[in-house]
Amino acid sequence: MSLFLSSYENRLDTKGRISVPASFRASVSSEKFPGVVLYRSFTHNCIEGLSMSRMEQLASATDKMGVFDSELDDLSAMLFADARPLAFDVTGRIVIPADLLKHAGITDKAIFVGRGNSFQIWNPEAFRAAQDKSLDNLRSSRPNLILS
Amino acid sequence: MSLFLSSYENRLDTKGRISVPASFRASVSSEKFPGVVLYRSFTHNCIEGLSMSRMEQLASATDKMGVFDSELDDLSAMLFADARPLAFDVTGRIVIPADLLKHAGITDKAIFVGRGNSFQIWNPEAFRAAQDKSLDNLRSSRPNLILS
DNA sequence: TATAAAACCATAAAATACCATAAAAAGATT
DNA sequence: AATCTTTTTATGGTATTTTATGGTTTTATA
Repeated sequence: MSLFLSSYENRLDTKGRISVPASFRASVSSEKFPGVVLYRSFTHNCIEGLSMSRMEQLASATDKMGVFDSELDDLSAMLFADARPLAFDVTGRIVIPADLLKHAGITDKAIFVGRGNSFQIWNPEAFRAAQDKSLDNLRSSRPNLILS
Repeated sequence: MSLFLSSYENRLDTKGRISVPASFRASVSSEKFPGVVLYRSFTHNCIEGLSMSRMEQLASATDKMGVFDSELDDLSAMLFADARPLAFDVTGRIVIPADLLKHAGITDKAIFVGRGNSFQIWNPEAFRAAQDKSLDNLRSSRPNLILS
């Protein structure tokens, strides 16, 4: 699976359909399941997105941790219970469930945001506000990112 | 991946296309993705450039850090959301997105500047001004470069 | 049978592939 | 060392494809 990169703002039609960006579709094109898995973000007012294979990867990761790690158990319980597999239609669109849209405050427009091995879906204005905040945080904390 | 070295000034056409210097293309020629990844520099008015493999390296680094590291969250939010994968066309050109050009103040000419494991793209005049300033700083501070 | 969900069809705009050529660099030949 | 030849690189313009988006029809479901 190739990375989810960049951001793409698309619009929802009257039926709630929205195009998944072509580049994101390409990222999962080699997978068995022709679509994505969405769930409510635990930390932000946005929707988290993954490929099905990454979901399976998470499942085996929780397996390795053992059944007696209660925190991880809670986390994975939330995750798997909440996860919605959504297949692309012929033109590459999905219908995002109403409760997810509500959680992210999305009405007529949404922005798909690359996060490397995953992606997010935001209300465009909310996303830009969050980005500005992230940039402020970064500038004040001056983290050392070693790229080499 | 071999290093990005030297500087090359090329011109943009009306469609925003520009030739990536042949030597930079050679630097990524052994990669799966035939192109480069660009994003807005956080610190300068220029565009940063990387190979896709370096981007993947970053993605796996963020994976290892875990999901609840907020500082890393801010950083990867900025980086992956902003990163543009750009494939070369048959003649070795890319089209630089308009917002990146704007951020770097690039109109008709741009200079590709080698930075070892990465590179930058600048407005030629802005780059020369920045170089002069860097030289001044170096002369006054006389830093020790340890090569060993 | 009413209603929601899925499949199907159409199209403008944007992105990308294709073709042609000028300029530059590298290599070969006196 | 200077000239000629070949190859690579940069650049310009046009044609084709892909993508996002809207609407309609058919199929499943309560």
